[in-house]
Amino acid sequence: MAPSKLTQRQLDIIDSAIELIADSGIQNLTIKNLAKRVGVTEGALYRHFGSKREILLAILEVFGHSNAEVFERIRQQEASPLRQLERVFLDHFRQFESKPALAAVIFSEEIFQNDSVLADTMIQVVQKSLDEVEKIVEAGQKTGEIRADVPGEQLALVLLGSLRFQVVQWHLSGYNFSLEKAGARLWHTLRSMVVPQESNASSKETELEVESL
Amino acid sequence: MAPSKLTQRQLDIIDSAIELIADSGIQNLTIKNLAKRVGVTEGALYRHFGSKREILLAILEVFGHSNAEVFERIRQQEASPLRQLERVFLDHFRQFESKPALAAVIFSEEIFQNDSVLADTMIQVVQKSLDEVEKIVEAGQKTGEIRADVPGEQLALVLLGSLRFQVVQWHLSGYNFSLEKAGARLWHTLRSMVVPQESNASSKETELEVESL
Amino acid sequence: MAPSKLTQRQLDIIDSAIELIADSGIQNLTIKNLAKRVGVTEGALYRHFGSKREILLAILEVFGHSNAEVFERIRQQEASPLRQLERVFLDHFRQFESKPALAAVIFSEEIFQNDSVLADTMIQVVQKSLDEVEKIVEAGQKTGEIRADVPGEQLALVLLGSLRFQVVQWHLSGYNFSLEKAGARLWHTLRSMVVPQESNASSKETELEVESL
Amino acid sequence: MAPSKLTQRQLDIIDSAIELIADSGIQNLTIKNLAKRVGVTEGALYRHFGSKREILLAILEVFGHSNAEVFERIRQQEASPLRQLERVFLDHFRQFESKPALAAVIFSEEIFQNDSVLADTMIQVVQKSLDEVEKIVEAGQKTGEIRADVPGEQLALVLLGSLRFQVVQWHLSGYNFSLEKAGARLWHTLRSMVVPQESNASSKETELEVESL
DNA sequence: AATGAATGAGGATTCATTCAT
DNA sequence: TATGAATGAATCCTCATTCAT
Repeated sequence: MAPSKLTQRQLDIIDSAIELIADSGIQNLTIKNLAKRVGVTEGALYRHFGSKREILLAILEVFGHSNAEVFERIRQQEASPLRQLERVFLDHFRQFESKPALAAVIFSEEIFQNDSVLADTMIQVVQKSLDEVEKIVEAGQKTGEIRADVPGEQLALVLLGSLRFQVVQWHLSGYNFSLEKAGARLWHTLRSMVVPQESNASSKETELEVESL
Repeated sequence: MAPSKLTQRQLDIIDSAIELIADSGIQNLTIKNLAKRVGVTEGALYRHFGSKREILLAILEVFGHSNAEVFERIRQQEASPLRQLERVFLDHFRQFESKPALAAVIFSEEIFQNDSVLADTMIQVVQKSLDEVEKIVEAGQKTGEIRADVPGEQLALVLLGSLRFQVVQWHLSGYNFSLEKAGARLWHTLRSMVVPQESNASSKETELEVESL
Repeated sequence: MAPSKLTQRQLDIIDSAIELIADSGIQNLTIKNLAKRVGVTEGALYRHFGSKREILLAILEVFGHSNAEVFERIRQQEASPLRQLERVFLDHFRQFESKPALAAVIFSEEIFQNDSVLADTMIQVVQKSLDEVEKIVEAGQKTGEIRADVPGEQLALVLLGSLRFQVVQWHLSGYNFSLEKAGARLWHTLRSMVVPQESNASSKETELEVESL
Repeated sequence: MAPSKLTQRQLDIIDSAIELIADSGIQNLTIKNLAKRVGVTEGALYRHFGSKREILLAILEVFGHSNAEVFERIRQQEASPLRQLERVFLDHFRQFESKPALAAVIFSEEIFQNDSVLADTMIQVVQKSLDEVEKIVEAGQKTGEIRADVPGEQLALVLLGSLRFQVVQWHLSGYNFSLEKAGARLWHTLRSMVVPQESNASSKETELEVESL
């Protein structure tokens, strides 16, 4: 998952690949289709990637990297854990909305099963996100912003699970609603669920505004 | 999704198909592999299903049916909404644990994208579960067992999203932990999140025991 | 080509087979389709015919028989050769129009190539018609009704070739014109071409009426 | 039917395809057989044609083109309509004799039925020839070289019908006689049938010689 | 870097035929 | 007589990959 240096051509190819996945699923990510989309011959792709597997791996890396970026950006803002969590949510949704293709990778988990390296990479990507969320949650639990009666790891699971399911719904619907809006609503719900019980009653002051990009 | 009458042979084939998916993903669900597993020739399968598509459709029906059964069973028990919700969770997990193959279908969502009928069926299956959960949640909100400060539909999303993600984790891990135990823990977490805030403090008396089948 | 005794069931099958050919070409004459049309199982067909080849052979026999009938009927009417020729034409067209399926056999010549027995049978059927026409023509040449400056065998070729081509046209058009009418016109043309030259000028008296059945 | 530009490889493939048809009928024109004959893998063919259908279409185009060429060549020679007609006949026969494979396409009409585009193309090819012959005939009727007591369209039907039937006979016989010779004889017959009646008596001077290539 | 042609394996599906019941 | 299930070979077509140019 180390962001191996990729040439511009390689990035082009991965972009096209992700688009292809978004358009019609990973089943349509064939070398032929990919070459057509990139605008080169099939053989040409093999100048840039040793195999289709490597392309898939690169996609996964891009996906993981893009995920990691969200967390990185947030860590740099000195905000309260709860606000950080909010950002994680809203940024993820914003990112998916602006690049639906990336969301499609979530659906492609299955394809990565066959190959153990791919599978491991996929697991790591998911685990990385879980860990990041868990860290923020636990920080919030320490500050008292987040309920502490439940293990942070569990909260992370609930949060990410909800996020992913919302994205799945959006994808299955054919992108026919605003993911950002739905995401904001979902966060609103989750916020009141992860916050300590007392704080919900008088949450007016801590209410976080949902910004539109 | 109506449980069309299937012959024994058709059931055999679907069972084998689901096993195959569980073993190595839907990508490995080829007619050849399926025939081999069933123990017949490829051509023989076509006496029982008109096409691979029909087999996939049947799998989806079985999956939906199996999901629906969980809800049906629960509706028949006269239990409080919260207890019903618990059962939904635990039964789903138990079902997946006892038949991991079925869990794999969740990962195969992608395959169903290409065909609009399959995609619709898949969406319906998911939506059906969401609706069922939402109904229970709203009943609970009326009785006061479940927090009413959040739309039932949102709670359903969180609940099912968490459930699905847990199953995904289990699957990605290679089934190397007990889904039922993890599911019980997850339910414990979710329970305290969906319950009205006051009731968490003194929840001892309403604590539901997790039964192992 | 001897009209082997066929059971009723065999006749049913052949009828269905010919219909199938008419509907969608001999390529669609598969055992499966045929069985479906007859209303039995595929296996059942093998009670009545040893193989598909035998069915094809029987079709050819029926076709030849039906052709022969036309000639037989005509031979029994004591008419002048020219009138007989006319009857050959009009009866053939009428027969095809009333059973377009039979016409389709002409297009299936190709299928019979692969098998030498089938090919021979086909050749015989065609040759039989040619011979019959030739005989009539030669009779007409003797009586002076038909031009004698051209070998009868050649006239037969021209006559049958025209007939067949007209049927082909009709078939290719999707049967969208009246074969009988077109046939009558064609005969009118051919008549004036095969008649001795002098007789065309004052042909009023020998003009044959085209009867509609 | 426009002579789309074909690569050399495509022409090779079509040639092989036509040969295959000539050898053993269109039923034997399978991708596997074709690939074998061309000397490549089955898959390789798909780099040159998108589908078997396209190959069939190309064959039809070649056939139509080859037919059209005959007429084109003739139109450029400033000859009398009757002579032109003669050339149409003799050239067609010569062409078929020198490339029997092409003649086999006539037998394959049936295969083209299933696909409406193919069927239409086939019809057009046939119609084109009919039209061309008709045009020549009508020109001859104007000059008085050809009998005018019969519609040109009917004469065209008789002429082409005879031609085709002769080719069929030749094909069915296993090419065991000289098509050119038989064709010349047939033309001789047809000539005296399409010529005005008086001119047959003293036709010595207009007698056209049959050239052997 | 890129092309264009090819390969070999495998994809779903259809075929005529067989056979136990 | 007929069924229903099965077979084995063949159908067209697609795949990832290779390689000479």
